[in-house]
Amino acid sequence: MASERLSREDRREQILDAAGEEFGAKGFDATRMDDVAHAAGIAKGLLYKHFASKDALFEALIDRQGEVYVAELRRLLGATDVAGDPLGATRQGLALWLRQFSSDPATFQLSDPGSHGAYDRLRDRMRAVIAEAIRAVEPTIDPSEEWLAAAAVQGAAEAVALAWRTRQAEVTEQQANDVLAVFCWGGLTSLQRRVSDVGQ
Amino acid sequence: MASERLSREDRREQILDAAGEEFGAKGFDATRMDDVAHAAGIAKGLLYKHFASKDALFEALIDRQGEVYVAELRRLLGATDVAGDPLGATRQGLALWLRQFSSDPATFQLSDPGSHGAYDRLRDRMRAVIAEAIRAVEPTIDPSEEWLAAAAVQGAAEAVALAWRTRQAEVTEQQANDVLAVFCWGGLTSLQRRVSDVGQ
DNA sequence: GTTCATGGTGACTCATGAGTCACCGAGTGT
DNA sequence: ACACTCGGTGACTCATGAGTCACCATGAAC
Repeated sequence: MASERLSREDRREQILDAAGEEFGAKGFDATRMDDVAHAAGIAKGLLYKHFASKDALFEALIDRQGEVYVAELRRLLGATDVAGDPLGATRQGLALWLRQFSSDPATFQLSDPGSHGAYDRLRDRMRAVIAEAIRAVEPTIDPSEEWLAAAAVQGAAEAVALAWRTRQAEVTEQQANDVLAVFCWGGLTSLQRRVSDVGQ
Repeated sequence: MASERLSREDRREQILDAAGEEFGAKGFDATRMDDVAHAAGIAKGLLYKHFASKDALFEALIDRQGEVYVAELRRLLGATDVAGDPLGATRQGLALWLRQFSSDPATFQLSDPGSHGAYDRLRDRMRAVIAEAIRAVEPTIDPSEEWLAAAAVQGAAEAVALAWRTRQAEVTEQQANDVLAVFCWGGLTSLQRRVSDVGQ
């Protein structure tokens, strides 16, 4: 088990990679620290030289992966004329999500792995970005409605991604993306059109 | 700890009630069998006279609660002219969901409690009912798209319900229901309108 | 070539919680 | 009064897995 010496930073990243594989495949609870250590090719003790606890490791992992996704989405939204072509922006944003999801099931099987606080934080961050995009299109929307709408979009995206993964044989990524984008887009415009009373 | 003698059936129901409270409040993993026993006012051993394992108990619980919801939803859809007033049907179905959710957080905090197989079965059953309703409105829809759409609706509903619960101070049930119904309805009609090519 | 910091080890401790089992006791039938 | 059934008990066993710690190894600095 020699596993040549690495610098602190390199080892840390490598542990996070291995943890991603393990947590992604089996979820938080079912993954033992020994599994992570074995996957990383190191002894368990070393894990604790880098992360104070299993929770800390998991949170660092989710945060790292979430950062990547949120950054990409934000970049995409920045580079796109959201207000000019909202349907296109919706489609691309959701395509990004599905791609991320299929290429890195590790961290993005949000529903599966249990009620870890880290997931809530990631969801919140994603919703904040979505809410931002919604506001770009419809600046006069009520803040709490904006939040609910963002939750709806994120929830639909998560559910469709999961459903798609379960039935990959029957459905293409294209199709999933298409349905998801049209659905969310239709939902959002429909909310936008409804300028009438909200019923208090 | 006398806890008067009950018939087998009554005790079973009572255990399920107590289990609902406990699992609902803390999730599957964080709930100990001792907690359930204590909540039911009985000794742990008795639990195992009724349920073979913690998993079996949990599954029985989810199945029971799911049955209630699915039955109510099905009844509602049966009594409503879905094809005639689809928006109304959507609104009512989702209102039912939110009501169930807030009155029985126990079983319906679907996302929180972790990747227990029982939840997947419940989600599947709900989606089947939703898919049925969708088909009633749009009989020519592609089966796999129907499934994705049902997943989207269910996912959005779950996410909005959870988001609403987190921020109950700022958002009324009315408002949540309204946003959710309009969003889902808009999404579905938008899917319906798109008779064009799906891109393979 | 000795020392020291730091990367690395893996057998161990220890808390936890699922599941068991030998036993208790109230009702019921004879 | 006896025995038999069955609801009920709770101290116990036992596997599991997080976290620890005394120790080893390597390379750089002096």
